[in-house]
Amino acid sequence: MSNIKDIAKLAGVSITTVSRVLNNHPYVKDEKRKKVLQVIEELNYQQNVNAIHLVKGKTFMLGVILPYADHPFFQSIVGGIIQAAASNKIAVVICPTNYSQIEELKYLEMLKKKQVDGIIICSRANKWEVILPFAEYGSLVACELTEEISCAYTDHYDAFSSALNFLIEKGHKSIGYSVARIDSTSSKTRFSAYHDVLTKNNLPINESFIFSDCLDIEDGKRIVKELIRLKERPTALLVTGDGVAAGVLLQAKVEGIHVPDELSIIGFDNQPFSEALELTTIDQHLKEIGETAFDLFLHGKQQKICVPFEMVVRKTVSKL
Amino acid sequence: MSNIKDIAKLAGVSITTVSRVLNNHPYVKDEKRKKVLQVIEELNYQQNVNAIHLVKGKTFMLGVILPYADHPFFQSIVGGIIQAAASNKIAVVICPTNYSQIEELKYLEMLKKKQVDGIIICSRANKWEVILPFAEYGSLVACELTEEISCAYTDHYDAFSSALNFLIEKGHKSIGYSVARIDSTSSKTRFSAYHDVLTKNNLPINESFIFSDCLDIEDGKRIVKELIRLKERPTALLVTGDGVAAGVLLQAKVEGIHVPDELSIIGFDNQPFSEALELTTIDQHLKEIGETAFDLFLHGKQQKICVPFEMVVRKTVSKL
DNA sequence: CTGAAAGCGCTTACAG
DNA sequence: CTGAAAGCGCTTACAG
Repeated sequence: MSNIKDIAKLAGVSITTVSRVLNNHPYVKDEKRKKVLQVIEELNYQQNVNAIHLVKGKTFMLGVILPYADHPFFQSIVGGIIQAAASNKIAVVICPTNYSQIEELKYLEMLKKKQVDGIIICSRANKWEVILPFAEYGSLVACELTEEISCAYTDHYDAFSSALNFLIEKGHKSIGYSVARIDSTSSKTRFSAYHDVLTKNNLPINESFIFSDCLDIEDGKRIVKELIRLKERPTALLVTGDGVAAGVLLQAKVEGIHVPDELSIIGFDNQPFSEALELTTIDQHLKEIGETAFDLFLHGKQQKICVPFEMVVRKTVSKL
Repeated sequence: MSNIKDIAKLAGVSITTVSRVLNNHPYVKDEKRKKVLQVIEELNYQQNVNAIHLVKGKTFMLGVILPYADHPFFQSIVGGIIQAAASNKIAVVICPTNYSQIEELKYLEMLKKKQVDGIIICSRANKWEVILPFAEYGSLVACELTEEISCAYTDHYDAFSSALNFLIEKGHKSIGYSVARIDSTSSKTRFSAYHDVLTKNNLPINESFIFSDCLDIEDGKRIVKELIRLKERPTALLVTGDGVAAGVLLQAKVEGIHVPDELSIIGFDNQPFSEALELTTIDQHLKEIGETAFDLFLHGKQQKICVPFEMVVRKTVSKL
């Protein structure tokens, strides 16, 4: 590959001038500009971005930290980020941690190494106190509500309460739910909502109705298998995500449990296939969360933006 | 941020020595190594990767070209690529083209700009003749069968023929199908298979049974809406992907068409939710295609690897 | 085992 | 409008 020096020599100008035409600076005599452009064309020249990145201290790249690159929940957020990034000429590199703190830390180091200008954290393995120091080296944005940095988030308390109230209004008194990691911030928030809403309605809280580590269709099946062993069963389930809900639906059919007559289900995320499953679900507008997070990164605004959720009522909840 | 010079000064050695300990070279006196390591620790130093990339002419980054970042088909392939890349310390940047030739070209230029070491092309907008010249600047891998470069692919002719034969064995004589872009290579291949298998079985080819531009659930609904207008209808449909199939299922229910009794359906991709839909589908092992493509990139092997598909029989095909 | 020096390919004051 | 020179932060022969 030819470099800026080759161009300069062949065009009979200095590399400064070449750089100027490359960057569309004014004050280059038209004649020289044309000559330079012509040589660039002839040599099929392209700038080496690594040199530019080094000199500018910026890369126009953005890292996205998430646990699983192949989970629909994160794919939806990432979809929003990537689309927004593409229209702003920012390259996105996907950083799957599998919730390993070590891996996550390595990705955060990309900031110090000047590999990326910023990082959007979709979900994290480390505590904020270990993540925050990295904000010094670039822009950090979260997809959960947090004191410390900019974020685009769902109000999980509100969303979960709404779903709960929806079920209670339908006459359900015995409600279970599932979460992913039991000790995650959002799981704790959900438990608060669960506790508060049930207490307010004088409904008993049954811890055996809470299922953890539920991420995908197989976990959904497991929920139903565990459910049928219970002496007392919930009449409704608030499920982590639509993938899990699909598993619940599937296994319920296997076990001869009729949905929604014997078991009502509300999912989360409103994935495209949920419509085909006729699943009642809470749409958190994940794509919009991604787009908003990107915007926060791009403009370096210090803001906390709550993205509204939406209840999508279909056919998996019955009136008792 | 401190740089290698600072470290050298504080440790009382040359930058060469610092570079040596940074890169785990032998031949550094233990005492100096320790001192350097200590200063690095103190200053919380990290190498600037842009300088390294510049000097080495490599970035350990990989671009992935695809039309839509939010389509399950591509997400599955990308999932495989990212996972394989992560365990090999390669960063992946996602490049959504929306099938714009211009955009695709810009992404290919990343190779010339030394931004990435290679590119995996999941699906392309440009002709091979415009893409191939870029192979000079880095490693190019395709996810479709192609003469010119390494590839990990599905034998679409075989897969499509198998599905067709499966339906014919069940007694279907009137079979339709859908594709995404009508003039894509794989669509042409599918038409060949369709033509050949039907002809071999003395079955008529009905062009009005071919639906194009089918990508998602909405397109699936459209298929059914178009279907019911036909004087003569197919008894079975081979659908582009499971998302489209979900739409067909949904709209069939709306129109009161019973699946599979009145309409048999075979999807493609075996997405996680397909199980919940009880959809008969062809699993192309997309994740494996992604992993294989990555392997081809990493090892720079010049190979064409056919990834086997698999028919997953569930409940959307009836025996006539 | 160690370091001075050249080089990777750019950008950007600065001086004219 | 133009160019020489310094600098971005590294690696790597080369010489010792």
